[in-house]
Amino acid sequence: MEASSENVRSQMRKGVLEYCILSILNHKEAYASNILDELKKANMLVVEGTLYPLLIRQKNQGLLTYRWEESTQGPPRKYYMITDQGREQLAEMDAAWQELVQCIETLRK
Amino acid sequence: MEASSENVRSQMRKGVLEYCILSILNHKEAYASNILDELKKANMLVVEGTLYPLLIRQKNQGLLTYRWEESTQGPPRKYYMITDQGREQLAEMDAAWQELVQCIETLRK
DNA sequence: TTTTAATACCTTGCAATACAAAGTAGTAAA
DNA sequence: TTTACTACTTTGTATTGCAAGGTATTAAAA
Repeated sequence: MEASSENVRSQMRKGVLEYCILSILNHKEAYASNILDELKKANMLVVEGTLYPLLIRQKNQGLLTYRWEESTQGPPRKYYMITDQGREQLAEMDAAWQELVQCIETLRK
Repeated sequence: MEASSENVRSQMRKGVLEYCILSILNHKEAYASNILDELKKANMLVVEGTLYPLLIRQKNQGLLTYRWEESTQGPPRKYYMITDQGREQLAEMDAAWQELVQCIETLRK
């Protein structure tokens, strides 16, 4: 894929990544690699340097919590879980997303 | 609407505004106020300070051109038109948007 | 004539975001 | 003890959206 096309996609991702993270963690707790895998499966490519600060931001906002868990494969992992406040935010984002989809549909008529 | 909710929407708008502008100008040429009206009709609130730099950026990228036109109602207006390159970009953005919608659908299953 | 209002375009400074790149650290195998 | 793998973190940069304020033209009101 050419560079400009990737840039278009990167710009469009802005603002929906937080929505994606909350969506994923709404199903089950996960650590960073799990989340990256889920995003990859959904065809949403994200890199570590984007994800980690985002998880920390959402944790600081009270949308997520985490617990450490030992791993037999390497260093301990930070498993993130969504909070009640995170679920409220997710509902808010569902509404915002639906509105945005509607906006674009109107403009693309 | 509460502040946090507006912030969610503002963040999601990032990256799709350029798409909206090209969509609007794909139908007919327009000057800034026309475009703001169209966006408002589609429930996408944008302010002048956002729109003007964006139009200039897209013009500099070769996606738009403009011509001046006298007005009986005040100062002359800059009417923007989409270029062939702009239409190519619009097609690219259509694809990117459809992919993004599909991504979110997958994650929100 | 001068002032005011309306319209239109533009700029500046700030905050938030995504990303590339590099860094830190634990575990296990060579 | 060195290397490879995994995992988490930080730094610097570019882009974007927005609030706020500024410039300029025209026409109507004082």
